[in-house]
Amino acid sequence: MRRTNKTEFAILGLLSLYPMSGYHMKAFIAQSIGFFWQESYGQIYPALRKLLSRGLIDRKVRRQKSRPDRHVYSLTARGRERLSEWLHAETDPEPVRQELLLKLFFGPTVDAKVHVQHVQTLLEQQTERLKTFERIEKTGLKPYENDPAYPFYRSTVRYGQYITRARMRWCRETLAWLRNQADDKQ
Amino acid sequence: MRRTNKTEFAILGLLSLYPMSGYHMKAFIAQSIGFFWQESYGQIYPALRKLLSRGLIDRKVRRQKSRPDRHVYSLTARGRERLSEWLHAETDPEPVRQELLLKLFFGPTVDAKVHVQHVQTLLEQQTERLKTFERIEKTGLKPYENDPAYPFYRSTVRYGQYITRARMRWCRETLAWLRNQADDKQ
DNA sequence: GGGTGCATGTAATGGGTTACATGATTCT
DNA sequence: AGAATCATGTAACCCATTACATGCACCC
Repeated sequence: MRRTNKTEFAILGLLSLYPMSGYHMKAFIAQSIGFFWQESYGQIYPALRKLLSRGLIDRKVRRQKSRPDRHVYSLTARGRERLSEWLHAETDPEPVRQELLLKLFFGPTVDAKVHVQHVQTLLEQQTERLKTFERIEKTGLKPYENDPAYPFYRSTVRYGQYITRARMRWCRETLAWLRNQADDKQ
Repeated sequence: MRRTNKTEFAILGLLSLYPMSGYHMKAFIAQSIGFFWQESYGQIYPALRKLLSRGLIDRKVRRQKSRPDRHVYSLTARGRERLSEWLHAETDPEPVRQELLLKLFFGPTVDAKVHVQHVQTLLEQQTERLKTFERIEKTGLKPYENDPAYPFYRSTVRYGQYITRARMRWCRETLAWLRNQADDKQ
């Protein structure tokens, strides 16, 4: 079974927006799709090299004084084709490992208070997260309102909202019975 | 930063339920916590070896005719301690890579119909999934109703339900505007 | 003087899956 | 005859992060 390297597609996708450097890619990802996608230099630079050698991207070197040269990459026709292929292809379900659920599953081993602590932390994190998403939807996306990509950007943010709210609801439900459990024991 | 090997904790957790073999672990995981945790033999067997050498688990060899000997592992006192440590420790947030969202983000590159197809597939998968979760909650967990672990098992299943329903809602919302988008273009 | 940003990149290490090897038994 | 189940395990490979190396400019 071929495990296709998704970093390469992420790069092709980014370059479909506009030409940019590897350094810029990392920054761009972090502040846009960071909540559902992340890349490190250790992935990006070797991938760029590979894509270049296969002719899917082009490179232009911008000379800079007192700084390393900037390598600005852009899509070639073949790269655009490859991107389209991937966009059409079926998305294989990604494996998940939820450490918190694993802990809960082995729950009776420890005091219920331990779980209360964990779930509470998750609830707080998710509450913060939701605020961020709402801020992004309301103000962060303003500059793109007339961009054809706007509804697409928005839908990814809304995905985050839906999932985050679901987690929060689960946290509250779970906290309720965990606390009952802790009380019963006394 | 130390990236702790979670497979080892999963194994310790499983052995806190009852002694079992590596082969059994894989089967057990697949039919219980498979929706949020998975392990392969390539992880399990080396991990068992490591845990054994560190004295966190014990091994008994059951001779079998016409089959390889079965290695039945069980927790030692130190293993139980290590498990408890992990259960108390903070859970670090796991990185996520949502390929579908990545495709959506680069959406305008291709026809909206392509996205409709993908989201529809996801909706169908999640609908099936939800049915499974509901079946598990109603009948699958019956045998554990008087087990102290019962509410813990149930809460992991309910997590699955909550997240799955959230995904389904997002799919329906997304399909609505994607279809509008496709209509507008004609 | 020290942190941060710009900008390239690599090496070490670890996490994880897939595929294979072995081999008897039982089910279809 | 062929597939599945039981049961061990390893080797090859890929994916991914972290830490490091380099070095100037700018700001506090």
